[in-house]
Amino acid sequence: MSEEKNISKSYDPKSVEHKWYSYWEENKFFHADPSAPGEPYTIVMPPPNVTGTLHLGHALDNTLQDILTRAKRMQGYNTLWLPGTDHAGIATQAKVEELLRSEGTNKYELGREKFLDKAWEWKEKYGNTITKQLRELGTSCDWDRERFTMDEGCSEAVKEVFVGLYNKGLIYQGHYIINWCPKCLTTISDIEVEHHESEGKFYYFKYPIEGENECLEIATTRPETMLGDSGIAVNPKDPRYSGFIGKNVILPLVGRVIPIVADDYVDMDFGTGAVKITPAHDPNDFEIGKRHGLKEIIVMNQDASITDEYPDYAGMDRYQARAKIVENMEQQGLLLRIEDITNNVGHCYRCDTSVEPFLSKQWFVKMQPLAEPAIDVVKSGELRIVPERFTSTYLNWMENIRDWCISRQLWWGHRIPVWYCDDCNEIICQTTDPTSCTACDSTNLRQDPDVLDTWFSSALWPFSTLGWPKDTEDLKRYYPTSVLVTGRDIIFFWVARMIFTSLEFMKEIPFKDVFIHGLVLDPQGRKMSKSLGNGIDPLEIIEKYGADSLRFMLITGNTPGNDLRFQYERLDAASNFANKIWNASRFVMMNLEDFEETTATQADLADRWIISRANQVSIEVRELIDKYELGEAGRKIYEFIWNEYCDWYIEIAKISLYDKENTQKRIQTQNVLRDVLKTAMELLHPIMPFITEEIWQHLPGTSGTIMKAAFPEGLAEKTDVEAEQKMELFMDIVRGIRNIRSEMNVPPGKKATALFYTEETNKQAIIKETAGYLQSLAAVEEVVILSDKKEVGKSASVVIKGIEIFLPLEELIDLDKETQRLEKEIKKLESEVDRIDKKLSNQGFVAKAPQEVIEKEKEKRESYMVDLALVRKRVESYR
RNA sequence: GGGCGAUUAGCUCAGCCGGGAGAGCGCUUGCCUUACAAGCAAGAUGUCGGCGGUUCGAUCCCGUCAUCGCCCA
Repeated sequence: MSEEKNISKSYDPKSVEHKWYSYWEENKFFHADPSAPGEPYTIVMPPPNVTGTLHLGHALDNTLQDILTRAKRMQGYNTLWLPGTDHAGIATQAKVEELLRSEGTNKYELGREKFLDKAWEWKEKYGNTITKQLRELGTSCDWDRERFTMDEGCSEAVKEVFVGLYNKGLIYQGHYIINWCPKCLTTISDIEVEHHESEGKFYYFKYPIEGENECLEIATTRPETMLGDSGIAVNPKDPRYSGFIGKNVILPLVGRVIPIVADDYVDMDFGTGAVKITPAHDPNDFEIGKRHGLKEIIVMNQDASITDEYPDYAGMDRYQARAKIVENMEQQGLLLRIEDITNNVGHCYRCDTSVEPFLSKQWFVKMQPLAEPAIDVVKSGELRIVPERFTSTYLNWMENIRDWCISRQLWWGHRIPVWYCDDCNEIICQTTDPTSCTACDSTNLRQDPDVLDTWFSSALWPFSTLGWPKDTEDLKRYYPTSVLVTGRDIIFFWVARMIFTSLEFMKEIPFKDVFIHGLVLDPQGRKMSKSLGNGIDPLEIIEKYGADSLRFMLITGNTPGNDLRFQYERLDAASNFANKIWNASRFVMMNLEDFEETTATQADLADRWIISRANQVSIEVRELIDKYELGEAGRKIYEFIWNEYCDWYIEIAKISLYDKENTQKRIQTQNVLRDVLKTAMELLHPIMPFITEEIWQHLPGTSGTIMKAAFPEGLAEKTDVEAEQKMELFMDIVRGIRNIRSEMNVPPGKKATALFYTEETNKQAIIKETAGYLQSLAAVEEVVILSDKKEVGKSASVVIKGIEIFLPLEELIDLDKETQRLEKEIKKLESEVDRIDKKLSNQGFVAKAPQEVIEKEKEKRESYMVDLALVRKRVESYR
């Protein structure tokens, strides 16, 4: 920048961002060294799906992590941000299957081995898309430590954990109703089911009672499951049915004889009060069936078509079968009526197909014993969730947790480390592949065909990525991690599971804080989704606006934990900010050509003020970052740079910069300009890493990278109260004069003499001290401090904190207009005084409010009264 | 049915310990002032969702209702 005379007047992010990222990465500035000093600060990145592409949710999540990481690194912590990707079982397998389809084949033709080869090929080819995209965002993670949930180390960890839990009896295999996705052809866990309301029908059927001429009325939303009915349940307290309990009904269409049982679960007020029970296709029915020993009859295949057991419906899918069954019931006169109903139907979170409850043998994790410690660490505050309100979400879920179904009927994933002996039926669970049966030495062993839920491996992420089960340097140095940053949508999926697995295997919490953020919504406030087609591609945004602007927009747009509406206006604001910084820096650089380092203490009022402000802002930014109030930190820095450094300090600096006579003062100003800009860039660097590096590199007296510069300290004792107070008064005066000029339509080119009258000598001194600034910033020709007000001729006036200011602009003054203006001011002051008078005359206020509040009000009143009297006198003089 | 969040300027949102309501964009007026017109300066704009309560004092704390959104059952 300094070497070029004609630097672009506007900031072009494209020309700087790539350059600096390569520089950082090639120089290993992101790399963490466990042997280096410094208190550790660790973040493990929530691993994005290896098959995915970057979306705005990732952009937000990783921006937040990068801000924390960069800030802590600059603060001297031994900082590790560990990146990686997730193998995303269902999603990846679906993509590979799609590829096979396009090649005219399928996984069954290929076989398991070859399919997996293909999947790995796919992973190698597309798996780094998202990590490349993350680099565009500026993420300072340690790429040398990048991990993958299915790499060797993570796979070791998975086996170790599975076997560990199995041996402790915390993993078991059982026949239960699970959620089956007929499209993905696998089970999914309870939380992978999304419920949405949909329009459905309530069908009322008659089921004939065996040996009698009577029928029971049954209502159901799913007629197709009646093929698997093995009982009817009524509430024991229901008088309508008390006589039927113990009798049987003959299941229509099937002819099966099934019992009528009594069960408290049945809601008497819902439907007819008599419920058909299909234990193999409904979780509640399953429980009732167990209690009454009812048969579990599976009527559907894996793709949710009807099995061959029912020839009239065999091969039909669920919905065809439903229609046909209703039709047949109607033909037999057994359909009573159909009602419209809205019900909650579970859908697969991956493919949105309605989930089919299915009776199946699966692997489960017993949650109760694992949940307890995970509840305790959060309740005790050892592990903190930010914002706090998510604590109750977490606890509520943990306290009502159900066992976790972890087996998946997929090929892509961690194979369950369990073998069955075909000869003696022994079950072998171990971390290494057995060659023979541990019980009978047979070699007829079959490994369980299923793989584990992807989240099972994600649950180990904070320690598996650091080397566990090996006792590595990294694990010792960087575990437990400092904070986990993630979206509120995966608290259950991921956060909760990491907590209990870490407590079980590491005997320690995985992270001290969990920092939860909201979702990024589209400009209309809707969730972005593929089906709506309202997604916004962060890469396009970066291309157009730069990563810095995107980052700034993402973090200043909201408050922690709340959703963020994506808005182009805010993006424009962010990129205007970048441009503002660019131009301020351009100005500074243009005036630092003859820069000389100095520590000479000739700081004048403006110098002292801006240094004090920079110091104060540094204190606040540090505190805000520690409280995870990153947006507030961003806004603070924005205001400081724009409204203080640019609007006031640079404008004042011009006076001494352009005064070639006073070299000492010029050098002093140059030093402050440089120092404060440097501080501002350092404060802003975690949020906007690229532009700050670009500018910082060009400032005289810097070397290396801003990434490793010390984060501005900020010391309370460096606050210069006097300078800040004086500058406040000066700025008020300038605003007052500018206001008069604007309202009187004084042409900008026309300078005026400003006459000041006050009896307070300290204020006179401030006016004298700031006279030079006033001339420049308020377009004042000459500053005159009056000893006697009589000298004032026809002029416009304003009163600022007891100081009367006159602008004798004879030819421009319209007395009527001036009177009006002053009367408006009088009204304003009167209403302020009134408000305070009301307060002060309130006995309760005077008796109970803190003394300092009362004092403050009194002082304010005093000040307003002085101004009011002066303005009034002024108006009178016109009459 | 239970829980959480939101409701503040025309729009999108801030407002940390209860003590005179803010920003960005938009709007009005004047300026191409040698860093920036993506800018500068000056301005206008609010029943802080409704109703109660606590308090000397409530946008802020409590209760309640309404609307919208999310999560869980």
